[in-house]
Amino acid sequence: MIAANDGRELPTPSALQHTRLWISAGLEAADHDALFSACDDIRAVNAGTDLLRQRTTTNDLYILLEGWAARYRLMEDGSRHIRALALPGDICNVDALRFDALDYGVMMLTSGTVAVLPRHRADVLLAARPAIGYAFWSLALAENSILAEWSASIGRRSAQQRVAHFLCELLVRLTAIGEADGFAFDLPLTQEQIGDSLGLTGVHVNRTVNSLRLMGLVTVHHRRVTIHGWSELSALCGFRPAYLRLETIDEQFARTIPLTGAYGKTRLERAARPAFNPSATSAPGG
Amino acid sequence: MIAANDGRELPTPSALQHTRLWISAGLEAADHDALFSACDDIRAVNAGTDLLRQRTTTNDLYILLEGWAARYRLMEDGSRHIRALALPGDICNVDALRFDALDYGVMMLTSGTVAVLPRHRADVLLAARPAIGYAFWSLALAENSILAEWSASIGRRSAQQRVAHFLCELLVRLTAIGEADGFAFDLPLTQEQIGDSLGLTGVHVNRTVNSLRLMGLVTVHHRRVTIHGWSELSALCGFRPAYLRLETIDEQFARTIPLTGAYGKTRLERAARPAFNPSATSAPGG
DNA sequence: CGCCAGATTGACACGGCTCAAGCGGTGTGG
DNA sequence: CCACACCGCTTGAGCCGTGTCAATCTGGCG
Repeated sequence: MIAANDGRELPTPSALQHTRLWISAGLEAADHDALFSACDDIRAVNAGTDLLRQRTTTNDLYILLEGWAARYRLMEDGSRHIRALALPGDICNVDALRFDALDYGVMMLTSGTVAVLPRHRADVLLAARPAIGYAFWSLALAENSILAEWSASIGRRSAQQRVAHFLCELLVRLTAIGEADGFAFDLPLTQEQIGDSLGLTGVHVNRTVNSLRLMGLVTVHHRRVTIHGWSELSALCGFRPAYLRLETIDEQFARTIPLTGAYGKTRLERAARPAFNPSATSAPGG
Repeated sequence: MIAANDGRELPTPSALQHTRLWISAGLEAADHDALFSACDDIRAVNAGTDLLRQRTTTNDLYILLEGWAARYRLMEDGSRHIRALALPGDICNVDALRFDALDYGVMMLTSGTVAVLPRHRADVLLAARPAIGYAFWSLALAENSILAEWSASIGRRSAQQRVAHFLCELLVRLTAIGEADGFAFDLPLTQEQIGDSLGLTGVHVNRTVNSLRLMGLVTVHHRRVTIHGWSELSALCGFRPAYLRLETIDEQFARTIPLTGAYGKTRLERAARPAFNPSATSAPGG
């Protein structure tokens, strides 16, 4: 971190250079300075802190620089759903670019650092520096894609597949930002929080992780995950990382994780279930 | 529809003036002309047509002018998940603004009309006409919000609540674009497709709809839904329309649907389950 | 040492799935 | 105008994956 002219600590460009925010748009040092100069505040936050509360309003974007955050929704019956995990370089609430009413909350899962960017300054910034606009909107769309995959996972995969897919996703995302250690990484969520992310109960997450362990695919100890059978694990859940929209940094981890191993392995094509719409194989334009 | 100078049929501004695309940004006639002049094609499509296929690539945005479309994902085991329904004024694949690889497909559920906008022209258009940029990105964020609500619904609500919530959402969205008839609307999905949207099987959707009918809340006949007990139905599933991000056109349907009736009714606050993070009630910054 | 959050395990209940049969409406061809 | 086929809706029986509830265990921390 370096000091801004008003005394605030600014992150160095190198601190973010491996994050999605940076790499997706090829931001330069000038963009970096413009972005963080526009921020109201760059602050350290403790684990457990609520950055934003559901059913409040905000005009600030929270850019996560260090640590993990969860976007969550409290349901009417008191249960909880975690709709997204934010890692360094993600924006906790991109939709603040347009909407101020929050139908979700954001909490820190670990201690970390966030930059707070007021919307009115964000608007100016995105107009003045197209690369930043490009990066922000790319983030929004990538998040959309991840959300959609989670939704499909919850709706159509078994508990075992969901957990496996969750772990595969995190390994790839963490590798992309340089926070994985080979096939191992720290996962700072309780089993109940994992369950809230996957539409399961904490108890069932426990049993499911145990079943993956018995298969020799994964071990978890003290919130540290190690994947022993990457190709089996990714094949088990049909993990295909395209939805993460990390193509721009593919090279960086393609050397580390044999991603291609998961491609094309899992098309089981149940004969009993016909293709989506077999009668409409003609080109659009009917 | 009116004819463009190259003979293509262009939609009249009035045909779209009630859609989200238009109202969210207050587009003007000049924006309208610029948008549709930039389109490669405006074409009629039949029900069942696949506009886009999963695992292909495209550089075109499909703007839905008339009819319903579904964004869907085929899973590895042959099952299907419908991740979003597009109604007139929605964009079938906003993420084509950045990404060309499709991890989903888009199919028409009814016959309709789509405008095809190549990305390179979209880029120019969004830069040249900020109101259109504003509208497109608002659509992307609103879609994100809806997706998140679906995801929470699938993960944390019962089948009955999911179906109820689905019907509530559609009534509000259709009312907003003038396609509902009081508390009745046409729902051009098979029960299996509804199940694919909600993470259920078609068979169970059938039983669930039947249970709502027995409660006197809903009737369905020949793909036409009538909601008889709006306040009970919306309270049953905790429906709160904020996530639809329709605030700019709230007035239009607040007169028709007593939306406020659903607010605050369903906070059951299970005593057995404490608040998300009771220990962290301090303001961010800790 | 005592406390507490989280992980683990067991017993049991139940919601939603599977498989299967029958029904009804609609379109098509004779 | 009828016969037939097809697709989607409806209903039943039985199963199984996941939830619920509760007890116990573990490790970290004051």
